[in-house]
Amino acid sequence: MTKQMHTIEESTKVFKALADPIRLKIIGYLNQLDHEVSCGEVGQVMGISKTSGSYHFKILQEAGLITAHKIAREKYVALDRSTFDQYLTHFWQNL
Amino acid sequence: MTKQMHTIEESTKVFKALADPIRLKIIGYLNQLDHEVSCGEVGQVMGISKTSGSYHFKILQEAGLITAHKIAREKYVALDRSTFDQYLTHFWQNL
DNA sequence: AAAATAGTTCAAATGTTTTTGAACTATTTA
DNA sequence: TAAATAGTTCAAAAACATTTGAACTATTTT
Repeated sequence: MTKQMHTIEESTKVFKALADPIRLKIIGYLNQLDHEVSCGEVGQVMGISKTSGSYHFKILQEAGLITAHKIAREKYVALDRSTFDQYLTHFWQNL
Repeated sequence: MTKQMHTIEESTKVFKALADPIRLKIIGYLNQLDHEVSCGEVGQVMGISKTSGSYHFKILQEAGLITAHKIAREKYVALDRSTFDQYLTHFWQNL
C-alpha cells in the first residue's frame, strides 16, 4: 500500500528478466493459467530443455516476477503480480 | 483508442531497450523535463561519450520509446508516452 | 574558407547472456 | 534396492550487447 521507490539496479534486473522471448512466453502461459504449475510442465509447453528452463526460472525468480516453492521433487511456480504492478503498471510513479 | 496486439518480438525489443541502466536514466531525465532536448545535452548530463549516446538513442528510438527529429545540426528527442502506455501500463492487456 | 560543433557509422575489443551436455542431489516408483 | 523422474549446478561454447576511437557528413561560427 505504501509508495515504493526502486533503484536503477532493481529496475534493470526486472526489465532484463522481461527482455527475452522465452521468458515472455512463460509469463503469458502462467498468466492464462492463474494457478501454480511445475517447472517441468511449463518447460515442456515451451519446448525447451530442463537446463534452459532452470536458467530462465532462476532469472524470473531473482527479479521477483515469479514465486516458487518445492513440493517433493517438483518446483511449482506462479506469477508475482505485485512486482509487475510496481514496475510496469505503475512505471511512471517509480522513475 | 483501438485495442493493440503486440508480437513477442516487438515486446522483447521494448523490454530490451528498457533493460539498461543508462537508458533508464535517460528516460528518467526526459520524463522530468517533459519537453524536447538535444541528444548532446542528455549525453552530457548522463556523462557518456557521444558515440555511446548515439547508440543508446538508436535503441530507444527503434523500440519506439522516444521520438526524434533533426533541426540543423542537432537531434531533439522526447519520450513517446503512448509506447510506454501500451507495453507497460497496459501490460496485461497485451500478453 | 577554415575551424568548430552535433551527430553517425564502422570495426575491434570487451563484457554479458544464453545454450548445451554431463554430472549431480533428492525423491518416487517398480 | 534399482531405475526413473524433477530439478540444479558447472564449465565451455555460442550468441549478443556495449564501449571505444577514428573517420566521416552536415551545419554553424569565426
